[in-house]
Amino acid sequence: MTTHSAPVSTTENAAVTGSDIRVRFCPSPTGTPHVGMARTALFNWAYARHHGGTFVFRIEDTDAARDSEDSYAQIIEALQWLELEYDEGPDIGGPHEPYRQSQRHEEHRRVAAKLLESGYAYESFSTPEEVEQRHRAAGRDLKLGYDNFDRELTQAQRDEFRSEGRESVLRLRMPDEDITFQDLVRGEVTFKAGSVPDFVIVRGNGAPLYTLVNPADDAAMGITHVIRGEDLLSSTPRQIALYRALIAIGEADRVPVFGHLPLVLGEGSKKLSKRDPQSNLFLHRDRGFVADGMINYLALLGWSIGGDRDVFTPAELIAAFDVESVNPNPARWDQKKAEATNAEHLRLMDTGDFASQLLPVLQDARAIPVPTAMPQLARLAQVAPLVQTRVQVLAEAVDLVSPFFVADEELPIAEDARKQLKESAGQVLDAGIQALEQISGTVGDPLGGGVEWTAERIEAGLREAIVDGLEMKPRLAFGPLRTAVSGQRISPPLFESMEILGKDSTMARLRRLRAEV
RNA sequence: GGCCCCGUUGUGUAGCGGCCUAGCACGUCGCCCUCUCAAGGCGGUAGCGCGGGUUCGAAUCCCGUCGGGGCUACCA
Repeated sequence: MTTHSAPVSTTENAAVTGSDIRVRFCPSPTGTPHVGMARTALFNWAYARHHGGTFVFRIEDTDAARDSEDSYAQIIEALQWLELEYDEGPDIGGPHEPYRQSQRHEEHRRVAAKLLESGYAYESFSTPEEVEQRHRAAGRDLKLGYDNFDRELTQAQRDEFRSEGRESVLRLRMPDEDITFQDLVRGEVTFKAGSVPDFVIVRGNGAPLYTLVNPADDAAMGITHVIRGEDLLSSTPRQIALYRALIAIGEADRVPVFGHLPLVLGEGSKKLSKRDPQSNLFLHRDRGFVADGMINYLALLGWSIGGDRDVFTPAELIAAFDVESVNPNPARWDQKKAEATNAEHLRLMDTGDFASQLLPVLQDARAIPVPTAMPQLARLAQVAPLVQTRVQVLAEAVDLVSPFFVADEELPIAEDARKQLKESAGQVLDAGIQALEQISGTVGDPLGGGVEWTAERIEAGLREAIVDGLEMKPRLAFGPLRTAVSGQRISPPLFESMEILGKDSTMARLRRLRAEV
C-alpha cells in the first residue's frame, strides 16, 4: 500500500460558466425550516437562474438519529412556498438519482474502499481517550484533536488491533501543505499546513460521514459551485483535500468553486439558533409574509441590488444577482425591516391578488365564514383595498376585516373602544342616525339615476350634521360612529366601511350602540 | 488555546484612492396631510472600532491592535 498525500493541482477548477454551472442545495432534514437555510437555497437558486445553470436539490439524511421524514416534507413545502424551483431533486428525479443521500450508501462505500486501497485514507484504531493520553504524555494541548497516530501503522499492528476486537474508522490523510482557495465572497483563503488533522470519513460501524458523502455526492452530481453558509468555511480545506484524492482515483473531475455566505445572526450577535422563533420560516409565513416579501428580505441578508433601492421582485433579483457581490459581513435578522419589506410587497400586489392571499388567512382565523360563498368573496374584494396599505403582514388584517363578516347583533365591541367613548357619544350617534336616515339605502333606480348610499354622500351628510351641526371636531365626531360600525378604535376608513356594509347594517349597528350608551 | 472569517449610524447596506460636507432603506423623533390607523410628503437623529504607516490626498491600500463571530465530533 502506498502512503502518499493528495496531489496539488493549480488548474483543478478551471472556470465553469453559464449553463454549465451546477449548484446545489443540500439540507439535512432535521427540524423545521430555518430562515438561514432558506437564504442559502435562495442564493443558490438565484445564482443558477442568473447564469442559466442547473439547481440541484439533494437531501443529506446521513444522520439517522436526527433526520425525519416530517422535516423532509417541510423543506419541500418551504421551497414550494418560495417558488424556488429546482431542476433535479428527490421528488422529481434527474440524471444523478437518487437524490437522497441515505439511498447512496452503496456508492459511498465503494468510494471509501477505493480511497483506502489507494492510500489516501487509512484505518485508524485510536480511541479519543488514547489520543488525549498521548497529548498529555507529550505535554501538548488537549484541544489539538486527532494526532494522526495511525497514519504509519504497519500491517502487523493493524492485524493485532483487529484481533483484539477493535473497530477502526477510516481517516483521510491530510496533505502536508497549505491549502488555498479563492472564495467567491471572501477572496483568497488559506489554511496553514498541519492545522487540520486527518479526519474521519467512515464510522467504525461502516456508516459514511458527511465529510465523505458531501463531496463525494457533489462530485458524482457534477456540482461546479458550492454556495453555503460560513459555518462550513472551516471544513473546506478537508473537502478540498478529499476532492483532490477523488480526482486522483478517478471519482471526481474537479474541485468545485466555493462561496461562503455570511451567517444570519439573531438579536445581539449570536447565530440565529433553531430555538429562536424568528428563525422559523413557517412562523413568518403563517403570520402573513408573502413569498416575494420573504425572498426580498432574505436576499437583503448579505446582498444588495443597488445603493438607492431595496425593494425588488424575484425576477429582478435573478437579473441582478451574483454571489461575487455578496457581502461577507454577518447579517442580523431584523424583524421590523423584514415586515416593512413584506408590507412593500403587499402594497405592490394588485388588489385581486391581495384579496386572494388574504382569504386563507381570514379563513384560518375564522374571520370569514368557511366555506366562503360568493357574496362574501365579493365583499372581501371591496374591503381588501381598504386594508392593503394598513398591514405589514396578512394576519394583521384579521381585526380590520372581521367586522365586515359578522352579524350586526354579534359584532363585538372592544373594551378599549367602549372606554374611549365620551359623554357626547349618545348625541353624536343620534345625529348620525338622523342624518343617515335621509340617504336612500337602495341601489338607486335601474335606469341609472344613481346610487345614494355612497361614501361620499355619507361623509357629506355626517359632516353637516355632526361637525357643522354639533360643532364638533371631526376627530371626536366620528369616534363613536367608528366604534358602532367596527366595534373598534381603529378601523378601515369609516365612510367607505359604511358604504360596503350597506344602510341596513350600518343603521342597525348605530342603533345598537346608541341603545347601550 | 488553535485555525479561519468579519469590522461604515441602532439594523441591513452603498462606497473599490480625490465625485464623501459619507448616499439609500428600516427604526426612531418631529412636521404636513387626515374620520381612527396606515399609506404618502417633508425634515431631524445617528456611522467609517482604534493606532500607526503608504500617498499631494484614505472609509477605501498595508501593518498592528482591539472587538465580534465560526469551526475545533465516529453531527451536518
